[in-house]
Amino acid sequence: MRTTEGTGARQSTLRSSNLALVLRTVCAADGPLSRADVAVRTGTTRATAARLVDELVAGGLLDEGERLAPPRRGRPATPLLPGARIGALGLQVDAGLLAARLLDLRGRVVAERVEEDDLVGSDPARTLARLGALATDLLAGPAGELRLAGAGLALPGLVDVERHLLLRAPNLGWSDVDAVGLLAAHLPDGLRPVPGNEADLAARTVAETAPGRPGPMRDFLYLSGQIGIGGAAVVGGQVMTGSAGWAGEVGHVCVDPDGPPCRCGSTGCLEQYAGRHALLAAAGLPLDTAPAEVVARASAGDADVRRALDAAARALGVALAGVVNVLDLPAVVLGGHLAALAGPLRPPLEELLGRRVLSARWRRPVVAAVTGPPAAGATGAALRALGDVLADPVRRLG
Amino acid sequence: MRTTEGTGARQSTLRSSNLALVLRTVCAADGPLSRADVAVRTGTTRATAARLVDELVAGGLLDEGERLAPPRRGRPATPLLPGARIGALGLQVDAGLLAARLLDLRGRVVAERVEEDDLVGSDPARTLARLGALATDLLAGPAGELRLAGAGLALPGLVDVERHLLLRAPNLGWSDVDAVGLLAAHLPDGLRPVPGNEADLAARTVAETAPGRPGPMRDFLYLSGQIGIGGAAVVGGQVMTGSAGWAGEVGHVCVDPDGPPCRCGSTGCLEQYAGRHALLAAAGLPLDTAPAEVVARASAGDADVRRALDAAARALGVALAGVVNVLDLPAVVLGGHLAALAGPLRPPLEELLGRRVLSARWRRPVVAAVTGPPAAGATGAALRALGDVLADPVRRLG
DNA sequence: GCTTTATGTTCTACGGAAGAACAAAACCCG
DNA sequence: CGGGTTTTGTTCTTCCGTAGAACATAAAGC
Repeated sequence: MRTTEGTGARQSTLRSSNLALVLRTVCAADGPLSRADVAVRTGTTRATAARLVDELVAGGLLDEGERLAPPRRGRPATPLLPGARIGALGLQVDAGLLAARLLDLRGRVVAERVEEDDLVGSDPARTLARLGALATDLLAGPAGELRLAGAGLALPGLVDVERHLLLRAPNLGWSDVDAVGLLAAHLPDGLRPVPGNEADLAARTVAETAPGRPGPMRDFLYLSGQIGIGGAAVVGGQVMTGSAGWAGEVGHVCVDPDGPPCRCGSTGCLEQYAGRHALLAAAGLPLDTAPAEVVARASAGDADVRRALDAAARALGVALAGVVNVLDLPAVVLGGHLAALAGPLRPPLEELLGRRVLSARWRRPVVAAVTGPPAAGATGAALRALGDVLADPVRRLG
Repeated sequence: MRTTEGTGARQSTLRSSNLALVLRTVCAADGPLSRADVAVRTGTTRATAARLVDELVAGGLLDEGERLAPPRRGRPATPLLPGARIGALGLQVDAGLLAARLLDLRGRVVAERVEEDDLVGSDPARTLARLGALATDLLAGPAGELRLAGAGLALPGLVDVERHLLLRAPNLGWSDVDAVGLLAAHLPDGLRPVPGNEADLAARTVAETAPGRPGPMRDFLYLSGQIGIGGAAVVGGQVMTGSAGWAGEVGHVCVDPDGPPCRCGSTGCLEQYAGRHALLAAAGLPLDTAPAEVVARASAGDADVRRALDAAARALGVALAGVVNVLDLPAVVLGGHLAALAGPLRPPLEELLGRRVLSARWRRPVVAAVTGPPAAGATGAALRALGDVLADPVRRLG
């Protein structure tokens, strides 16, 4: 992808840059802002801020709220909020579910459909047709009011971000699938979702609590525990996708070169110790055991389960310490089934990171867990589409 | 480090942004450009381009060359080049040398001093005083003509980029040293070099052949083989420094959790297999053996040396595959003593990466070697200072 | 010597932000 | 209850930087 030489900035560049700034400022704020607030936060004059806000309001990107009289002196402010009628569709296919979720620019879930099902080894065309029907159904509902800014599709595997193809999704058993094309055929008119890796998109929901609103952590390594282990590095609030979009494959970092073989063709991958299937197999439990059950057995003193958890923690410690050493990240966030196992995993993991991370003496890495609603990838896919609107609001203003 | 909300763009922002664009454009070009070339490449009009160029020429950031009549029709162009009188000082302390190098905005080495010496376990104050004297001497020479834009200092260890302190340099045996303060006392007036990690800065010399001029590779993992192993990930031409500046510690990625203990307190670090001392010890050779000698013995059939090289390649393969899986980098660049060993190391390393990197089926990672002049860190430190000028030329224009 | 071609300069027009003045809508207080 | 205070939002002028067009310049081609 050759990066353009960069083009000269003209007056209109100034305007669009400032429109984006104003929109981002309102989105990033904790509560509604007035035009005067926007002026202060952007460092512009009230005149300029008002002009920009008016333009965004006219385009529906910002809403003026009811001016509820505040207990303050002075003329009451007109509260500004991100436009509630701008929305985006987030879709997700996973080994265990199909999900469609509609978010508005305020980050609220307008509508959603989640269908749990075992999709391992399923037929891509049939599964994607089901997802398309789900999404079409969703859009026919209360979503009719929304202006769709775009759609995204979270996939559990290697996605070619240039050509928009799913190269390989080991957990689904899919290879070289034109997921977008198969899906788009079952979506309204010209809606083509942008595909992305599930872990990358789920990580985005941690970095961003709503479109343009930064979450509590801006630099961390996200781990998405599925059947395997996906991951994403977030630096400065941005998900690192890598030069081809294949970054974050933490699950295949080698923990022990002499370890067990992995589906990927390598040996001793992290996934073979801390992936859900591997962990349950090592613990001698059926593969559909719930994480809570695992934790319960461990605290009840089941030696096999404890040994399996311990091995998983050790493997995670070795692999993540390497990643943290290379990327200098202050935190590791456990998601997916790993979040549910955070109780027993966290203490040994933090201890290992403290020992194996070179800079731990100056800043000890923190391990956190996020347990949000299911199908975080769908939310992230919608956030991504809405992020495009924030990055270039002029395109939406027509 | 709380990132600022971003400030509104005004007319002057436009001007400084375009000045930077014009300067970058001239620096990035292969040969001299005319004002008309600049207009085309920046997408501005000739009028605007000329105005911006004039301003940069007046400030010394661009030079007008002699208009040597080209064999073309039309009015002959005035060739533009990066300002030859803007320079920056790059300094480096390493286990084996002290270096001071002066670069101009065209990327030419104006003057340099390199002193080889064994500095392991040396006294920081004395060593930095020596480097200060070296630099002062250098600046008194033909450099008098140059306007110094800044200085940088490459250090072989963990540098706190916020407080500008050297936290730990294992190869030197230094800990918690105020390298900048100690050095600045022996430099002309208010010159305070900005410290940085040696590998990060050396990687910059690969990403950038001259200030603002992109090198052949824009995404790669750089390995700086010293006594230990430093590293830096370059993404989109930018060196990833991480949230605290501690990124790139590839040398302490774990290759085998049951491996030999490392100085860092961990076990089985890459450094213990592929670091210079570790490799020579494993080969049964004295620690000051030259890399060429190692290669010679290996091709002569010395079994011990071959085994050591093989173990190093295996360790590199395991560790680098992990990094490449996480960062999605298309290439690995060997620098330092590893570059000299590239002959025997490359084939097994590429084979291992092809097997252990998840995306290798779609894009096989490439292994390259760079053998440039010594003390690449000093060059990188100067490039970094000159990069600051490119990023904000208005500050230089007064 | 005239035409052609490309570079560089000059001049006017336009768009967008700054800054100041003004209008609006509340509260506070005598 | 009416004027002062305070904060918000609007209007108007000024300034600045780029666009665009016309023009000047310096070469080669014929």
